[in-house]
Amino acid sequence: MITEPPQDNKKYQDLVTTARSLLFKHGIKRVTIEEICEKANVSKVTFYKYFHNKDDLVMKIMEDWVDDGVREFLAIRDENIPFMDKMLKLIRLKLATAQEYSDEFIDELMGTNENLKQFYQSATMKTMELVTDFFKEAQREGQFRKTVPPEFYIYLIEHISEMMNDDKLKTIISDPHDRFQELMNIIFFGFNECDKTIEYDKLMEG
Amino acid sequence: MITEPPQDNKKYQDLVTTARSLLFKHGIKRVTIEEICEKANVSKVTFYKYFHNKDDLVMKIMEDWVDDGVREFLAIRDENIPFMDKMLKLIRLKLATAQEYSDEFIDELMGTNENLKQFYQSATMKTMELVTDFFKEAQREGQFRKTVPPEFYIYLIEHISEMMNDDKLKTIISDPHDRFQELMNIIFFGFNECDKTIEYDKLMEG
DNA sequence: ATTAAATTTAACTAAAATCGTAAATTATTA
DNA sequence: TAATAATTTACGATTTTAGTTAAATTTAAT
Repeated sequence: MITEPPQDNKKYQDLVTTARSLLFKHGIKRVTIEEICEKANVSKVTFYKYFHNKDDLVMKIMEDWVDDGVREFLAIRDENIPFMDKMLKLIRLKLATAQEYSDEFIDELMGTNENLKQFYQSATMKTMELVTDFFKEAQREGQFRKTVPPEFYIYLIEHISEMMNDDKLKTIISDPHDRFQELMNIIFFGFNECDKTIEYDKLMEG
Repeated sequence: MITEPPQDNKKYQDLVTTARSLLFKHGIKRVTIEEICEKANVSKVTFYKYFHNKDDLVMKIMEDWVDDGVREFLAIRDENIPFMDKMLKLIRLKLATAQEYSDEFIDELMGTNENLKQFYQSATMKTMELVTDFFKEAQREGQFRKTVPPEFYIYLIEHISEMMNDDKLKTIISDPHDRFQELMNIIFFGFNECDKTIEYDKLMEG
């Protein structure tokens, strides 16, 4: 029988945070319940008090993770700053979260358990809608040219983190700072001439 | 019976390179022989033709790795460029190789098998001597002030990669490029005033 | 085309790792 | 102090992995 809901329980939280970092780094199958328990200084029996099995644990981690992501998105969306700054913060958010987990983790999420797969897909869908609405609103306000499908902007943001870590691009622009600058210039100005002195980093402070 | 020496064998090389990337990323115990074989498209029987067991494989990977490292060091040492440029290249080399493997891998190397542990320690020792000699020579030539123990320079170089990835330092200097610049300034000038326009990256080209 | 070598497939056993649970222990509260 | 809740220890059942072997298949060389 599973004890619910132990959100403020010390042992429970230790298990979740320990598991999160291990699973995000190595994926699901490489990490055993016993390892999580050891690193979290919690006995296995206590684990089974709070979780049915590993997939159940992963599910709860994912729920937390998605909730956090949505909350951070909404916080940026509702800030009282220029649209351009919001865009940058969203891209930084995407880059930061993309570095948290490995591809392996997402692959396993999709490859093994049906529940987890469905949860992840519906969460992705929900987030997509949220961000799409944000871009549609921005278009109505004239922040973007209206001929661009908002889904394409999402696609771009999704792929910036990929491009930032792409080995081929790394050989072309080795410095991460410069690489980010160039990617931003493409996003905001395409191949047209643009004000090359923009330091996108500087817009992020605060 | 183990077949020797199959350096130019395709399957052998596939096993070694596949294993290397898996082991460096996840450590030894998380990776199974069967996984290595699958990813390398080599059957288990062929694996046992070339290696006694996992530790034997790791040993051969380490040997290659150490040899490569020494070769790259010597190449830099013997280049016909200013000493300062050599220093920078060595630091870059250290940074690059440090990113290849995870701490987990080294920990397991020291924690489990006695042979591997000894091999790694003696290899480290040998490398230390090599680098120490380089610095002593540089001191004789007046490249460094003679009051600094060469071992301390090695210690510094060893720790630059650590500092580059240190979370606390990341919050202080978030941009990797800037962080590297500042670390280089400390190494070369200490807290004294220095020519702040030096772009260490630029010295690396070629 | 024939032979020899390299590789794979498919089984199998022993050992080790992992899961999940019942009973014992410790901490907490009434 | 007695009752209850939280946690651990210790253990059997299950699964995974390591390491071998025999026979079939592919590859390369003669």
